[in-house]
Amino acid sequence: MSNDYNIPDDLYLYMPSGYSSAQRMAVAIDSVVFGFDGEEIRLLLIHRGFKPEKNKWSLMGGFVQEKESLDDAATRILKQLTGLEGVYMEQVQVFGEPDRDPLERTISVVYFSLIDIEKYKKQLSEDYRPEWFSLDQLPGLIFDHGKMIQTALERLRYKAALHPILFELLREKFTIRELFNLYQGVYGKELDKRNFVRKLNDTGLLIRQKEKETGTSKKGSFYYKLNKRKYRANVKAFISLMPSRDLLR
Amino acid sequence: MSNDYNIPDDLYLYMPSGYSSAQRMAVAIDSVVFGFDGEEIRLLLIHRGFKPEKNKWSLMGGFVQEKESLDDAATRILKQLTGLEGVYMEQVQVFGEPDRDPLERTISVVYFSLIDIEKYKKQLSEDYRPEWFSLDQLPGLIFDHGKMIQTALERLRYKAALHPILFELLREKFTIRELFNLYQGVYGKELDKRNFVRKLNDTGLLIRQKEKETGTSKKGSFYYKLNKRKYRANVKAFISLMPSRDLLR
DNA sequence: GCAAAAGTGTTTTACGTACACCCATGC
DNA sequence: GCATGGGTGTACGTAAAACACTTTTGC
Repeated sequence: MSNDYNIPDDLYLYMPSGYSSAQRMAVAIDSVVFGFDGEEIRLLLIHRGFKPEKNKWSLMGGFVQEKESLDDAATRILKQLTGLEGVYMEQVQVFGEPDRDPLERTISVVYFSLIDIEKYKKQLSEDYRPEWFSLDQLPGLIFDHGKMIQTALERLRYKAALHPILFELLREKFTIRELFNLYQGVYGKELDKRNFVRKLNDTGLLIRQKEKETGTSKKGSFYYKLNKRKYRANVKAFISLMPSRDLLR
Repeated sequence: MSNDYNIPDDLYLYMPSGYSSAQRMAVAIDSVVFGFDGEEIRLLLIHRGFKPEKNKWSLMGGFVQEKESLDDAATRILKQLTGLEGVYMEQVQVFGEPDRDPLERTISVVYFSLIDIEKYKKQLSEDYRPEWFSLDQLPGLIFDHGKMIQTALERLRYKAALHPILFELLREKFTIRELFNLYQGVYGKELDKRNFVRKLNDTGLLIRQKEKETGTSKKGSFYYKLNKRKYRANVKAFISLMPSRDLLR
C-alpha cells in the first residue's frame, strides 16, 4: 500500500518530484474561426501542405507552451493566423480520444472565435495558406477536426440562440439585411423578416446611422451600429432573436 | 526555416517521433458530483489526509491513463468513488493555468455528474473519506477546485434551466415536492408551486404511481416516476421549468 | 412605369404569471 | 375540529407568430 488511505496510484498524490503515475501528454489548441461575408457564414481553415494528410485541410492549431494558460495559447494562435487580438472567443470542449492523433497522444482544447471577415481579410497570415469555406462545402479534414467543427457549430448555435453574440461577426457598420442573413445562415432556416426586425428593435441594441448602404438596392438601406454599452450589459443575458419554438432541433 | 511554409515550430508538425515542440503535461480529471437529499442539493468532496494542503477538501480526481479517453477516465473516477456507472455526466471546462497545480504543470478537465444521493449512499468508497456538503457551506478547497465548482454549478444552472436534467438527481420514485425543492435549491430562489406543477404536468414527463409517500404529510403525496421514453426524447430539447424572465441573473 | 429591396403595423394566439381555495388525513 | 401539507383552476397581460402592403429609386 503506497499510502494511508488506500488510494490508487493514479489519483492525485504529491511526490517529491511530480506526480507518480501521470502520463504526460501533448496539449494542443484547435481554433474554429467563424466569419461572415454579408451573405453567409464561413469557416477559416488552413491548408496542410506536408505529409501525412497532405492536401487535407486543418483547423489552425498549436501546442500550449510551458508558461502559458489555455486562453493565452488560443489567443496567440488566433493572432498568428489573423493578426487579431481582443476577439470574442470561447472554449468549446476538449477532445482526447487516445488515438485521435496517430503520432502521439495529444489532448486538444477547441475554441471558437467570431471575427469580422472583411475587416481582417488582408491581415490573414499567408504562411498557412488559409481559406474561407462555406459550412455546406467543407473539405476533408485531418484527424477529428470535422467533429470539432460540428461541435463548435452546435455550441455557436446554442449560445447565439440565447445571447446576442453574432454581432461579433459584423463590421462596425452593418445593415439589417446582413444581420438577417447572418441569423438565417447560422441556423439554416428561413425567418420572418418583419418579426425579426421588430424583435431586433425591441432589444435597443441598434443605433441607426445617417448613411445608407446603396450597393444592393435602389432605395438603399440604413447602416446601423451596435450600442456597445447596452451590448456589453446584455451578452450574458438572455436575448434571443430566434423563434422560441424550435430553437434546438 | 524548418519547413516549406514558414510555420513556427509550435504549430502542428509531424516529426518522425512525436511533435518537436510540444511540452508534455499531466492531464487530470476532476469530478464535481452533485446529489440531492430530498431537501437540498449537495456536493461530494473527498478529504485530503496528506500534505500539502492537508485537512483541506478536494474534488475527486485522477489522471487520464495512457489508452483512456477523457470520458472513460471521468467514468472510471466516478466509479472509484461512488461505485456507480451509467450516470449522467457532462464535460464542463478545462482548467489549465500554468501555476494552478504547484507541483507540476497539470491540465484538468472538469466534469459534473448528477447522482441519486440516497440510492448510492452506501456504495461510496470510504477510502477517500467523502462527505456531502451544502452549496452554501463549502469548506476550503485545494488549488482551483473552488472555482471549478463555481463553474460547474453555473453550467448546471444554465443547462437545467433549459433541459430537464435535474431528474437525474432523483430516485426512481419521487414526489412533486422533492422536485420542487430541487429546483428551488439549484437556483436559490422561491418558485410559485402552482405554476411549477402545471408546467411540470404539461411536459408529460411524469407518470403518477398508485402509492403515496406518507412521511411528511398526513394526506400523503403521490409518488411519480419519470416517463423515460419521453425523457430521453426531451433531454436535448428545450424544456424549462423555470420562469423565463430571470433565468440567468 | 416597373422591378427590387426597404421598411413598417395589426390581429390572433399562446404562454407565463399572479393569485386563492378545497381536499384528505392524523392528531 | 383543526392543523398540515397536497393538490387543483382561472383571469389577465405580454410576447410571439402569422400575415401584406407602401415606399423609394435606379433603370
